[in-house]
Amino acid sequence: MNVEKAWETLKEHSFKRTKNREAILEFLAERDGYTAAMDVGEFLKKDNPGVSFDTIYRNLTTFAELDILEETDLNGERQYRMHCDPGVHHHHFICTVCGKTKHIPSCPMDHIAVNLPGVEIQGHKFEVYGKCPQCQ
Amino acid sequence: MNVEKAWETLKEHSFKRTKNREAILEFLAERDGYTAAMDVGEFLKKDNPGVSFDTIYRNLTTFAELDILEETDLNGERQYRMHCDPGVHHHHFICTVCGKTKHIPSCPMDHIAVNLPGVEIQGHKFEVYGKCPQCQ
DNA sequence: CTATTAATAGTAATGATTACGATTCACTCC
DNA sequence: GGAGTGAATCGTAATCATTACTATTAATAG
Repeated sequence: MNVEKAWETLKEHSFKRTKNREAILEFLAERDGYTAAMDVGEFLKKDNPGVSFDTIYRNLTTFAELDILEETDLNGERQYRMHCDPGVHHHHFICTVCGKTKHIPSCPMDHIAVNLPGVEIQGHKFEVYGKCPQCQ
Repeated sequence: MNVEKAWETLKEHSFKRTKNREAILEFLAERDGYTAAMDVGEFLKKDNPGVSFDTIYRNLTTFAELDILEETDLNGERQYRMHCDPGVHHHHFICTVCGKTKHIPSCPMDHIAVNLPGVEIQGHKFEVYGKCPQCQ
């Protein structure tokens, strides 16, 4: 997912093109890992010191719902990144220092006999944590 | 892990036997899934209405450090459960309604070729979410 | 250009968790 | 069993991330 595609999706859903949204998308497009909502906000303040929490969280949530961003909870904070390859299921290694990610192409649900009679499976989470080469 | 073993561990580390700790352990021993820290606190208040946050969180954190409890973050809340089988690595299905868990004996790290050259792996998280038979 | 409606700013409220000084209590040693 | 000592707790305030709300601003359609 890139900025252009993101705007296509937004237009399809009649979302307006605003400076804040442009800044969020451009910022996250540059990064190749997860970024905390608050850190996205910090970046927005450079161009727009008065940006409000409402704006930051509302847009990030909207983008995640539209599959423009991926979302995860990392030690109590909500973190976002550009959606890798929409429609293709995948997982991530996440650097606990810088948030940078690496793709893990396979999924445990395909490899493990998760034998759960009677339960209704709704989702799953698989993340590998550690330090990337740059952060060691 | 049961209450008795927990007390052995606590004694080994010179922790004192208090009413609050007894209540936490007995409460969690009865449950077979994850419980939010706040809900543990609610239970403590039945016997001890004035129990403080400090007491609740400090003890839960201590117990988790001693591997008496297992800990996870579930939609922004810290959740705890008795440690299943200390020393034996495992994962869980977690009911999103009641928090009840089911064991998943295998681990994705054994089955998936996580090909991550240069990274230092520190940990991983694998959880399956859904509704247990009782909550459907 | 104007209307209309979404988007935002500014700020207050919430909810979970952490922090801390003063007090109480569990355990040790006599 | 009773005093002494440090751990544990209480009561409460502070913090941090997130949510909520109202008045104002601005993006797009016509």
